[in-house]
Amino acid sequence: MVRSASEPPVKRGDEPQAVLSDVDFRPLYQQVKDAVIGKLIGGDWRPGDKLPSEFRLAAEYGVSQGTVRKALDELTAQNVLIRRQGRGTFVATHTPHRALFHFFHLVGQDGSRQLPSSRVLSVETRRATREEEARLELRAGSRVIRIDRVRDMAGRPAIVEFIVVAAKSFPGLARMPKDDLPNTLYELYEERYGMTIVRAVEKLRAVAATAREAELLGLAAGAPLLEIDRLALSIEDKPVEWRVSRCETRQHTYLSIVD
Amino acid sequence: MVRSASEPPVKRGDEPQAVLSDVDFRPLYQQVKDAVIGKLIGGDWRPGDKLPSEFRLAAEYGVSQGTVRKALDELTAQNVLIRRQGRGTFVATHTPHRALFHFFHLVGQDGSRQLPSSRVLSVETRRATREEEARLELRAGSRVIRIDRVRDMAGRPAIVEFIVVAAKSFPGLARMPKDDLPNTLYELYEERYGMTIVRAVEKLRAVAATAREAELLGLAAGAPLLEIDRLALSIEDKPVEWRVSRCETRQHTYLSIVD
DNA sequence: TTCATATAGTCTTCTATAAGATATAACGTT
DNA sequence: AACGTTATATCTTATAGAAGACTATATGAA
Repeated sequence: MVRSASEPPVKRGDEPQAVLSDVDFRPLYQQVKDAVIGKLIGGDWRPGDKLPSEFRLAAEYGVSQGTVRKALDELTAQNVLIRRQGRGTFVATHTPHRALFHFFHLVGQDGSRQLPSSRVLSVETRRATREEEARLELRAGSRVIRIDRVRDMAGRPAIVEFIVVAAKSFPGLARMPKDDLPNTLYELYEERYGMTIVRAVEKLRAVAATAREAELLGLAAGAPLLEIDRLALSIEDKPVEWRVSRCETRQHTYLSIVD
Repeated sequence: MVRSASEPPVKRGDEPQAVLSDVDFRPLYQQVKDAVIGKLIGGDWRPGDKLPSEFRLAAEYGVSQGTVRKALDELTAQNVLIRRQGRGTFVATHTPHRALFHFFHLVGQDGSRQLPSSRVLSVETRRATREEEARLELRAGSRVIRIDRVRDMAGRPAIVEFIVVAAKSFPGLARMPKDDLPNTLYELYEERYGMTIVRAVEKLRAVAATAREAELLGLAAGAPLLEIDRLALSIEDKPVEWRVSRCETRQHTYLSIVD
């Protein structure tokens, strides 16, 4: 079936509810993909939701099931959707498992993975610094929430980190009791604030521990630490969280698979 | 078309040259994919080669073009093949560009990428240590080639690294003049020895510079360095090269994109 | 009656095929 | 040299049937 501006799609038994643009000559599956992303951004479909079936979507957009399938396949490859034969297609969620295997890269020497526990040192709300404004793409004068915490791995303190998010996007977060903050924050962002992290850019450096960091981690001042500077992005590719972790890497290593 | 052990494929105008197994009930596109990988491993198709067209492959294996396409699509997603509409499908090669953007992760503070130059300190052939045997999955007593070198970025020494490969797999490599070793070794592995690196596992830690490393890099002894421990794997998923790089990260950072 | 176990039906995604559209390069003609 | 034609390649879309998963219903035994 060919779309064109001059010939609108032929009428069938049931008319498409939400037709695609008539002046868009990109491949149909691309248009469907964008439409689906739009639904996700708009919040019509939230994490964990079940999408309409391929056939239903095909009818809605006036394309065939195979075309919808190609669009959904690509989103599945990007970890935005999850599909199970016979069950349906679902919006991916931030389970602890996903947080552990996809977004947390510090593993034991033997490659074993475990989520660290965390102890919050402080939570504060204040005006953003220049650097915070730049990283989170905030307007000048915006307010941010900063969380400082220490994380244990295998029972010993291993990570000192701070986390910065825009206060506007996370109302009430700063008023939560320190001990109620979960140690997998991405789930919280998703469930309470509708912000899903789908991508992250991490920059790693080796640094020397400050006196305070050394004390918190039980090391000598100046000991080498692995610094992970992470910017977490939403599906709209907007920065949501800036986090800098400084990690002790005698017991653990950062694992990166390239292929 | 349904395959079964009892009913062999129907004869057509031109008979399939290399039929798929009759007792394999996995999806056809999977079988085609494995067949293609087999050709790559066997060296029938080498890096840069052009594959037969989708239709030709379909005829060979007795399946339809769309089925071949699905197999090739997956291999393209894995960066094993490269496809260009109207031109054909090609076996991916290790261009300097690919080495830079895919396998080299040290970037400038502003995100700019550049390949480092390299100065070889020494090349030696000797028996493998226990650790080298384990990493490269060698038999006890195997010989290895070890290359030590320093790499400059932006005109200043930034990386000290050693590289270990099995001597048996790279005959003559150790006898090359030190200054003739290219600084992108993966191209050399591919062109001269038919070993294509398609995957790598990197483990990162923060370490303190040894006296020798500090001298080579122009730093104070004990300065923090980023250690990258990389195992490079062939398409058969066999380890080909073990490399440990220690990097100065005041001017550069290791970039990792998670999605 | 109650509980467990088939079983059929229906809904889902998955696999396979075919046909036409589109991109590219080579060649021939003007 | 410029331009159109042709051959050949991948890309896009559509369709049909296979296979997995859940639900409602029927059946049989305790």
